[in-house]
Amino acid sequence: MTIDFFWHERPRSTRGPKPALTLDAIADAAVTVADTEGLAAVSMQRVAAELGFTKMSLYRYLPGKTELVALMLERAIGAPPELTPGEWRARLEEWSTLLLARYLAHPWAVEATVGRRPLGPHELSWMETALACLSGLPLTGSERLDTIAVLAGHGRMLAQQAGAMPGEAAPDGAEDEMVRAMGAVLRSHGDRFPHLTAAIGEPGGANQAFDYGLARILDGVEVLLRDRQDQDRQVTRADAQSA
Amino acid sequence: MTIDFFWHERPRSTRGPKPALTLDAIADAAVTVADTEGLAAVSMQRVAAELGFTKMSLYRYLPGKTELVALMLERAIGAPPELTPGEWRARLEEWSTLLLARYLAHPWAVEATVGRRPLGPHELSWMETALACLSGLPLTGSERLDTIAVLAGHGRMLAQQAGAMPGEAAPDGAEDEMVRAMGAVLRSHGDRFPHLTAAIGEPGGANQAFDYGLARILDGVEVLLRDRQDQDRQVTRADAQSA
DNA sequence: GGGAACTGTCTCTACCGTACACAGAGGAAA
DNA sequence: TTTCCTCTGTGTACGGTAGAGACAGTTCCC
Repeated sequence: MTIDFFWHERPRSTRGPKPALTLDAIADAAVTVADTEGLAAVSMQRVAAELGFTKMSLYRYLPGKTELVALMLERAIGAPPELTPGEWRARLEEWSTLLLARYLAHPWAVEATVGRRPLGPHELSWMETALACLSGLPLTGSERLDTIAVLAGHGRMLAQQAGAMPGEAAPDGAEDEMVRAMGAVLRSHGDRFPHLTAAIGEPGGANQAFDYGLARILDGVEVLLRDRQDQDRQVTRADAQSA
Repeated sequence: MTIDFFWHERPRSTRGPKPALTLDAIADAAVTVADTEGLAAVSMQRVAAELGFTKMSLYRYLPGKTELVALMLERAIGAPPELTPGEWRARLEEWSTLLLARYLAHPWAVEATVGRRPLGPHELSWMETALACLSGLPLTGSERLDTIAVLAGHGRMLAQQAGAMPGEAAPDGAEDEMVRAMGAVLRSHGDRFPHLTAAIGEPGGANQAFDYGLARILDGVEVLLRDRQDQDRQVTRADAQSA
């Protein structure tokens, strides 16, 4: 079972030849391959070759590729950081930004986190860290979870489209061509998409997408908190009045 | 090139035997397979078999699998709806909800929209529809684009984790087991994740995640708009004073 | 009717994940 | 020290994938 893999201690019996590899070494090699050539390039063969072994030897350490990817992900995301003390909003901003940085450092991580899958220790720790920021605020458990889900989702979305941005990191010029091709499409079919053409054509202020979305989401949370506090105050006043 | 596939009219020469298939039929078959067995089950072989042909015959219609998936996506997402007239916020709410519904109807669509890829006509039309809602508001082009990106990202995120939710749609009981296993992990390692354990353990109010996030995001946009309007009013007042 | 163009199929290559059997290594027990 | 037993890494094999290229048959244009 994939999920046991992270949490269950694997006892090492002392009999027989000593393993030449470690899970960490395998995960590192796989992460290196993914970082440089993309997640699609990560195959048992490729990773084993990177280590100088045959692909079947990896199965002595891992039940299958699913577990390898899960391991890569845990290693790429890493443990959550210590956030600087302060207001909940500043802390969540820091948390989101740092999470985005991890995703940007390993763009394949977005691809690796689609679909139903068990969460690893580091992933849960990131959640825990974010939830701690909301501690003490008048939000229900679901609202706390949903809040950090929205924030994490925003970061993931941005990391995903970061590769397609006309930024500095242009791997092999392929993206550039895609952007150029989409531009050509808009030029020739622009009449069907007037608002889109106008919005894209408008100059300035690109690459602010993450900060913009983050600010809107946190503004929204702030509105909710203010509403709750107003409500509390009214209730308190009513209580005082009825007393 | 994948991108030409949607926009470039393919001229049909009248010579030779008439094609037995159509792109629509192929896309429909592929969508059916994906809907019932997941995106992983969509292979050239499988789709061709569904139509009673060999896989190589599909390559007479499609350059490759990339184009097939792009075609499936366009078909699954479909054309954007006519939104009911009204305030921008209500319209964007409707837009987001309808987009989520499309994703929920074809959960594999989330998986199919990861990574760098060209957008199809329907996808651009959805963007256009959302941007039209923001028309006339004091937002820059980038802000408009970022706004709908956040909304779309939120819907996608929710559609993704909808499959993992302990809801009604429990395909083959596997999800149930994963949720159960994660619960077991939290029970045995809960001390490492106190806030998480508390938030999950808190009763009530599940399955509101989409509405919650949507409300927060739109609240945030509303705050920005109010700020802009206040600013405008101040500027106007200052102009009047200086005049 | 003949040539040209297009159809669907067949064969082939190069991968992928992984099940299984097996020779050798090396500590534990005799 | 010798035997045994377990664990290691590897070789082979199987069914799957995407796709290239050659091929025979069909159908229209000249």
